[in-house]
Amino acid sequence: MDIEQTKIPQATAKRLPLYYRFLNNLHTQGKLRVSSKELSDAVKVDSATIRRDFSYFGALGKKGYGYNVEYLLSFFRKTLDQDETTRVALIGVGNLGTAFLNYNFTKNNNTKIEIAFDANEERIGSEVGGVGVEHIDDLEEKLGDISVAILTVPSSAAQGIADRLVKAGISGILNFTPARISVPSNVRVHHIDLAIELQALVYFLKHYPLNEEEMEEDQ
Amino acid sequence: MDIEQTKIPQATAKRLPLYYRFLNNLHTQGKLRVSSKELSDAVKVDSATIRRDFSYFGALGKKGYGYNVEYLLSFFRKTLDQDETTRVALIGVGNLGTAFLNYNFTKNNNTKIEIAFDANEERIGSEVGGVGVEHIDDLEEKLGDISVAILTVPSSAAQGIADRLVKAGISGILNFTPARISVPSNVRVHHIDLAIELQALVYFLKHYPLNEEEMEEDQ
DNA sequence: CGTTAGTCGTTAAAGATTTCACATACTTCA
DNA sequence: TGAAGTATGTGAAATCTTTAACGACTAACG
Repeated sequence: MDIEQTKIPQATAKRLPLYYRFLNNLHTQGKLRVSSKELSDAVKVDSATIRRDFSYFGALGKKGYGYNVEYLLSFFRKTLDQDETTRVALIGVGNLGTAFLNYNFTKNNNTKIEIAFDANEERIGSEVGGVGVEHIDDLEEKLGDISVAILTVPSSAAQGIADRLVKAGISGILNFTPARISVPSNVRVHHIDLAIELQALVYFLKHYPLNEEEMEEDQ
Repeated sequence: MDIEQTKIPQATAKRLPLYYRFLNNLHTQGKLRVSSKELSDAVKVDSATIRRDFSYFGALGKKGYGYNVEYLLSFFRKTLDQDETTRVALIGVGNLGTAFLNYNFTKNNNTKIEIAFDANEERIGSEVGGVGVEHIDDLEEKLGDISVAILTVPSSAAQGIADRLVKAGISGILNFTPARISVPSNVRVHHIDLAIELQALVYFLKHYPLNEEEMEEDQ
């Protein structure tokens, strides 16, 4: 498995899950074929960009026809490893953590939150969104071989927890705290900073007025 | 006010709130000066990129010295319009919406959620995180001149609500639903798609292994 | 079967962003 | 005051990403 070694550009890689989801939608709706133009309208990505993205994986479509939804979907399912579920841990069962636990990722997705940790005694032992909550003290013991963690703790605790996650063998962290955590270079961290996203939107509104001609999409 | 018309690159603009927050931290800690290298360690952005970013606003630092924290902070405060608070509405008081309402944006930030809307009768009239919850039916009536909305409704409702927000005169939407909403070209939408972020992280972990030499940061 | 309309895959160009590397100028300290 | 050390601001190069444009091929239909 894997002569797919002509490294896909990062920008493309980030769009793959988006494509996958919409292909799923189309498939559910019973659509058999789709053009880059149609897909473009749905996901708000330029159609040339979509064709270019797909082309990194070879010739997936047919000229004059478009793409076969079923085929494309099954191709991306393999590419995105949708067949095997990735097990995820969530640290910090506050408001945001709870939101994640109640969000049914597994539905369109290869990821499943299997365990949650919190420091608040009152939450330990309970279930939130069907996921058991363990005490943070038991992190190392109960993490097992889970390799991805969602970090939704107070930012003051972020670096400390991250260090423990790294020691426990985590490979990737989705960090929702405002803290920019430091990790060894073999661990990948993606930051999603909600306050910053909001501020950035406000900044763009003030300083990058959209006129009638422009049509902008986000990050 | 605004001869700052040499358009700042978007990539730079997105980092400004991040810089601002860390400068605030430094200032609180009583630091008087900071170098691009130090800032780089803190925010995980290459120091040359930081210097380049700052340079778009003119010469803010001093050679051989670095940047004066106080000065830089007050400069960015003006640039990011931190003096005037931007009023924000939140639509959809579910788990994620509640998380936002309990998140104290105003603290380091020029934004304040002033009103929330929901369709669930049980929530109407209550306060969440100090913000009153109104019925979604009263959206147009009670939105007033608020120009930014956070959308945390079920994705099936996203487009419909977005249409109403646009009609009510909104300028920007921070969309947390998986739906890619369509809006007129004079309305700005930023999408934050939590499931996709998680999937993308998983994809990067499998296909872009970090070795000892590389050090990656996300956007 | 031939013609028209449609759509891909790709080359090439343009645009955006990051990074290198260094001249320049400030700071510090003896 | 002068020498050594530091860190900026930026020109130039490198890298990454998007977009335009079009040749080649397919589908569909009369």
